Amino acid sequence: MDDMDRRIIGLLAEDSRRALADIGGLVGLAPSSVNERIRRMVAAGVIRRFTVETDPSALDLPLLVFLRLVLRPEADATAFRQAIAGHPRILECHHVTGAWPWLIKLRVETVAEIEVALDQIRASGFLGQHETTIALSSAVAGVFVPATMP
Amino acid sequence: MDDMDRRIIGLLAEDSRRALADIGGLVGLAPSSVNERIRRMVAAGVIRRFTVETDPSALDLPLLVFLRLVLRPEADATAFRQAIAGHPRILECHHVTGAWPWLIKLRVETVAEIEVALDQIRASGFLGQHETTIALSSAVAGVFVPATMP
DNA sequence: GGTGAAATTCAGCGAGG
DNA sequence: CCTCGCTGAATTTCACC
Repeated sequence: MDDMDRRIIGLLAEDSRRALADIGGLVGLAPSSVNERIRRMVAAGVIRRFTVETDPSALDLPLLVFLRLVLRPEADATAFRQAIAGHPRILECHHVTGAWPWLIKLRVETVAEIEVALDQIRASGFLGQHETTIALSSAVAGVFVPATMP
Repeated sequence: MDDMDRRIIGLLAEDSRRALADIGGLVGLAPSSVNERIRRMVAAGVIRRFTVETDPSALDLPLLVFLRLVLRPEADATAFRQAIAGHPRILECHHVTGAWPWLIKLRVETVAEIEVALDQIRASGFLGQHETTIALSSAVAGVFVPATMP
């Protein structure tokens, strides 16, 4: 991971379909060297996958929602993690500092779906107090990659 | 945007370097038809870009931080949006419902950098009360795409 | 919209410097 | 790490359905 690798990653982040010769021309390397660096970064796990950024609204997920919640005292955090893993609407779920130990980021189509998601989380039996926040607009929107179907 | 488009996007999200012939074989279309659909989705803005998901720790950004803040009463929200747009560490910034109208997601290398980012936001003159939350671990990590250099 | 075939471009590989 | 050549495979375009 030297500076050359970082420049290559920056270019791939902009457009991962760019030809190796183009990238090489921009960073000052031969195409084969660029290819080898990319291959190494994929093997090392620095690059996890080549993917697409999409418009969430075009995929019928216009609503961005954050849930902050506490688990019930008897809940097992490991079981909770497994219960929410793979949920198609949950983009992120972090264990965080502060009074609300869990922060979940969702994308849904309608407000009704927020309640559906909450009920699904509740169904795991771990849900304690919770708080729902809806994004009105985004100054920096973040990258949306659609969920991969199972 | 029919169901065929959605399947193609799902496959591209998994691996955007997959050959058109592979995708066509999985969804039941000729490679040229898949190519045409992708071209249309890019033109329509459904697909924003082809990119790479990376390991944030490998890029020296192991710390995930959320800031919740209120602007000073006299602050101009539009100016605030511009002030934080393009900040290399700010992954997301949303105007949200609730007592803390702004939610910012950051990735940084060290805790010291959290303070640096806060000072930079404060420098815009809009910062009122704020609250910092640090992610301890992630049950669903979310997709990290490195910032594109200007 | 979709197809199949042609034309072009690209990735992938090995040898040599 | 670069160049060169090569080969197979992929993208891209086009006329046609």
